[in-house]
Amino acid sequence: MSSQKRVRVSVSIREVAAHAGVSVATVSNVLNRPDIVARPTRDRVSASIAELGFVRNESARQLRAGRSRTIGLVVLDVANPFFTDLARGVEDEANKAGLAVILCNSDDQERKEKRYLELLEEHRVQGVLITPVVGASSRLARLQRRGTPVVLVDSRSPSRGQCSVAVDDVLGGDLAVSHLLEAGHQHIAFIAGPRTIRQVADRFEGALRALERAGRRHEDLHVIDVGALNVASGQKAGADIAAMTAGRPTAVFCTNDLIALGVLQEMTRHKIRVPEDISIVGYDDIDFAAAAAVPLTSVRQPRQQLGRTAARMLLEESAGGEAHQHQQVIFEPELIVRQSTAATR
Amino acid sequence: MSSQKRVRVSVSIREVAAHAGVSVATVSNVLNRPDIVARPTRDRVSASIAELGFVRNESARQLRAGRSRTIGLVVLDVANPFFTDLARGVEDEANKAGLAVILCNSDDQERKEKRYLELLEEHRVQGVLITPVVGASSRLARLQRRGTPVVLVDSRSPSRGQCSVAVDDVLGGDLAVSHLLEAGHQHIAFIAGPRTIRQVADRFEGALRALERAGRRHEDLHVIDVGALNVASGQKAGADIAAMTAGRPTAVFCTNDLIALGVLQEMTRHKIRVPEDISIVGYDDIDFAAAAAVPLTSVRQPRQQLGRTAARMLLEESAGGEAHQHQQVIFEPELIVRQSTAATR
DNA sequence: GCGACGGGATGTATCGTTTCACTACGAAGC
DNA sequence: GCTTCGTAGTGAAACGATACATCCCGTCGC
Repeated sequence: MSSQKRVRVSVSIREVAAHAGVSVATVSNVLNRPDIVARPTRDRVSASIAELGFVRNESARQLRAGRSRTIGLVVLDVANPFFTDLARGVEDEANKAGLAVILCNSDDQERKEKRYLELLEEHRVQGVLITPVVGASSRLARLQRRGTPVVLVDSRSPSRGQCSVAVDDVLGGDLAVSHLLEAGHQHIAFIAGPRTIRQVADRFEGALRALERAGRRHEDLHVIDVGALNVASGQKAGADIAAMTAGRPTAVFCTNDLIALGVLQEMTRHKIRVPEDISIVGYDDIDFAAAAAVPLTSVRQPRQQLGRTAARMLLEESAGGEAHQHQQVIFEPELIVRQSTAATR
Repeated sequence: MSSQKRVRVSVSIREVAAHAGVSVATVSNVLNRPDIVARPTRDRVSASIAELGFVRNESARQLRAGRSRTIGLVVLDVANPFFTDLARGVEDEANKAGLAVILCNSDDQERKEKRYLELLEEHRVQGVLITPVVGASSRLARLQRRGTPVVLVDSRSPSRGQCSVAVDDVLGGDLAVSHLLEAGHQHIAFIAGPRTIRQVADRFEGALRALERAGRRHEDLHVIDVGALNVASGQKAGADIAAMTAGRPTAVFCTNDLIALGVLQEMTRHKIRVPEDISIVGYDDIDFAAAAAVPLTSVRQPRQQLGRTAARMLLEESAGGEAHQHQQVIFEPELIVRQSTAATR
C-alpha cells in the first residue's frame, strides 16, 4: 500500500511541520527538548517524522551551533596495529559522547598531515587527537588559536600548551634491557629505527639507563641502525646479525614488534635458535607478537586505554572551556615475558 | 609584531570582504572561480584571507550545496589488516577527489552498523561503502531511496540494486587446494570459520571444486570447524591436529591468514616441521603472512585495489546520476607460493 | 555621439535548523 | 472582574557560503 513512496531527495523539518500541522519550531522542540511539548502534539509530530522518513540535516545543525559533532584523529600509519587499537579506544569513547570520528592517515608525511588538518579545520571539528609527524605545525597552532582543543597522543607535549597522553618509553627501554641483563646476557644488541623519532630515542635512553644501573658501560650495547620501523628493516638487521661469525650478541632488543618479527624470521631461516642461541625482545606487544612462531617477549603499551584517555581529555577540554587545565598523562609500560627470551647457559 | 593576534573564534567570509574592501560575493568568487576575478582584486582578497587566517566553513557550504564532501566507509573490523589495507585504497581515491572519509567500525554488530548508517545519513554523505553485517538493512535501503549511492564491498550484491566489488572466493579456495593436490597431498584439512560468513562458505565450495576436478571425493577433505577468524581459533585447531596420532593430514588450508598463523605456531610448538611434516596455506596474504617464521603460502586478494575500485565506482555513480548503470566487479585472487608448502616425499 | 557589449563586481535570496522573544489562552488569586 | 501566572506553541532572525540576476562603466563600432 505504500509502494508509491518515491524518491524524495530530502525531507526537511518544514515539511514535517506542515504534515503535522504545527510550526517548525515545535518540530525542533520535539527533536531536542521533547519534554516541553504537550503529549498529543509530540506524538503527532513523531508520527509525521516516521511517516515522511525525516532525518536531521547535520550540516544545518552544525552551521547554527557553530561547531560540529565530530572529532579528528590523525595517526602516522593506520596499517600499524598499534594505531588501530588506539583508534578503537578513541572511537569507543567518542561514540559514548555521540560524536563521530574522522580518521586521518598522515602516512608520516608532513604534506598529508597538513592537508588533513586543514580539512578538519574546515569541518570545524570539536577537537583533534594527533600523533604529529613533526614537533610543531603551523596548522596545529592555528587550530588551537581558533580555540579547538588539541591532544597530543604518544608524543610528550614540548610546550605544555596542550594536553597529551604518552607512554614512558624510557622506562620501557629500561624494562626490556634490565630483563635481558638479569637473564645474564652480556652482549646485547639494540635495533634502532630513525633516532629522530622520539619513541626510538627514548627507548634507547632507557636501555642505556638499565645498563648504567647494572654497572655496565654504554659501549657494551651494540647499536644497529635501520631505516624504518617495519618488518623488512628487521629482516635486514637479522641478516646482519646472522652473518656475524665472532662476537654475535646473545640478545636483541628491538624498537618495535614489527622489527622483532623480522629478526625472528631471519634467525629461523639461518637455523639460529630462539631463545637458545639468541633472545629477542620486542616493543608494543601487538597481537601478532603473541602469535609469532616463537611468542615474543615484548613491552606492552596500553593502546586502547591510551586512545580512551586521550578522547576523554579532549571531551573534557571541549566542555570545560576557560576553566580547563592542560595535563600530561604518562602511562607505564609493562614487560610481557614469553618464549623468545631465556637465561644464558 | 603580530603577537597581539588573539582568540578570534572564527573569521567569516564577511569579515574578509570588509577587510579587503569588496563584497562577500567577490570573496566567494576568489575562492571558487578565481579566474573571473581581476588580478589586483584577487590578490587583495587573497592577502586578506591569509592575514585574517580565514578557513571556509564546510558546514555552510554543505548546507547550501545540499550534500557533503565526505563518504562513509563501514567495515567489520578495523583491526583486521585486510580492512585497513582496503581503507587505505578507499582513502587514496577519495583524497584524489577532494573528499574526506568517515571510517566506521561496525564490529560485526548490527546495532553499531545501524547507528553508523544513521549518522552517515544525518551527515548527508555523498555515498557509502559498506561490508554489511547482514544482507539487507532498512537503513541502507532508506539511504538508497534518498538517492545516496551505496557500493557493497567484498559481498556480492544479492539484489543487483547496487554496485558491488568482491573477490572470487570460490576460485581462491580452488587455487589453494589445487596447489596442494598438485604437490601430491592426499590428506588435506580445511579449517573453516563460521559457515554463515559468505567468504567462508565460498572458499569451502572452491576447495570442493578442486577436489572434484582431481577426481577425489568430498569426504577426502577433513573439515575442522572453528568459531572465529582469528589467531586464537587457529591455535585451537592446530592443537587438535598436533594431537592426532594416526592419519594426521599432510596439508592444511585455512580460511584466513590469522588462523594459519595460529596453526603454524602450534606446529612449531609441537615440533611438527613446516613444510616437511605438514604444509599450510592461508588466505588474504596480509603482510604478516610473508613475515611469519615460516613465510606462508597464501591466496592474495587485491585489497587496496578493491578499495580503490569501490571508491571509484561510488564517485562515478555519484556523478553520473540517472545515467548510472550498476555493476558487479569481481576480482580474481592469486596464489602466492612461499615456504609453508612443499611436495610430499 | 550613441548604443551595444562585456568584463568585473555586487545585492540578496537561499539552504535547514535552532533559539529567543513573544502571543494566546485558560486557570487561579484577590 | 481584573490582574497575574504558567503552559503550549509560534514567528522570525540568525549561522556562513553560494549563485543568480543585476548593475556599473569603460570601449568599440558605426
